[in-house]
Amino acid sequence: MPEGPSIVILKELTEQFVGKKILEAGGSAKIDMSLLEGQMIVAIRTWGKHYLICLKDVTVRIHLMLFGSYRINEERDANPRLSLKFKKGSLNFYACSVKLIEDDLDDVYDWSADIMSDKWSATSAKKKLKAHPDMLACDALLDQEIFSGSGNIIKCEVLWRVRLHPLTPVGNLPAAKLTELIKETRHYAFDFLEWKKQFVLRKHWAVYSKKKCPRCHIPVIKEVMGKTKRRTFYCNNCQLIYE
DNA sequence: CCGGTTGTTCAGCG
DNA sequence: GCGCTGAACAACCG
Repeated sequence: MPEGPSIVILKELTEQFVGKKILEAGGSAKIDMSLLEGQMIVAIRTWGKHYLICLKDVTVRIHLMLFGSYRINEERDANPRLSLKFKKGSLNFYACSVKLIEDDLDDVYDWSADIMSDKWSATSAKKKLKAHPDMLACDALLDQEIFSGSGNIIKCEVLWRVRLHPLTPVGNLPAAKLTELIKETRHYAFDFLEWKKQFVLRKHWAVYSKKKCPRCHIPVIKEVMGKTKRRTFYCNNCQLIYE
């Protein structure tokens, strides 16, 4: 169950298959499995929540959505959407979206939008936010064209960290605050990555699914918000709205 | 035990 | 063609 950092972990766990040949490809995904069989994995890449298995002429795009799961070198008691078998080991995906990308990935993906990428560009994010001044902060942090890889947890935690009310239109943010929001999104994503690796992510949540604000010790508000209509946890005292 | 959800896509409608 | 809404999908946790 994935936000960007979780997909980076998946990439790291599966880099053992780079340079390996797919001996058998199966599963319930409606793709032409014969395009994968006999092919070598050239690279494993990610773009936000997209997990990309790159072959010579085609890329397999896996999106785990809300309920997807995977097993490496083992299987679950469920039908896989995609199952890749190698001489040694296997890679299995369940309840996820599987698509083939035939185009050049550089034409499909704006790498500078990926909050986990080396190519991430805060300047580019700022430009996009400035182009949508009416967009609410809670929606901006879920916009995959701007903050690819950010999800509902990152959204809530980042807004709390920078003391920003989720309903603030991004166009109302003072320049310094806008910069801080962008910077903290990437920063928190890497904290998320480290905590997730250590299995201590939950322990570090400040507002997400929490009852009380750790700063103010007053009840955290839980509300469905924005165009994205997602649950948002926030503190009405220390997260300021700019009007 | 069941309500809720770390997400996206698409049909249908005005 | 547009934006908006709700449905659909799906599996596990607390």
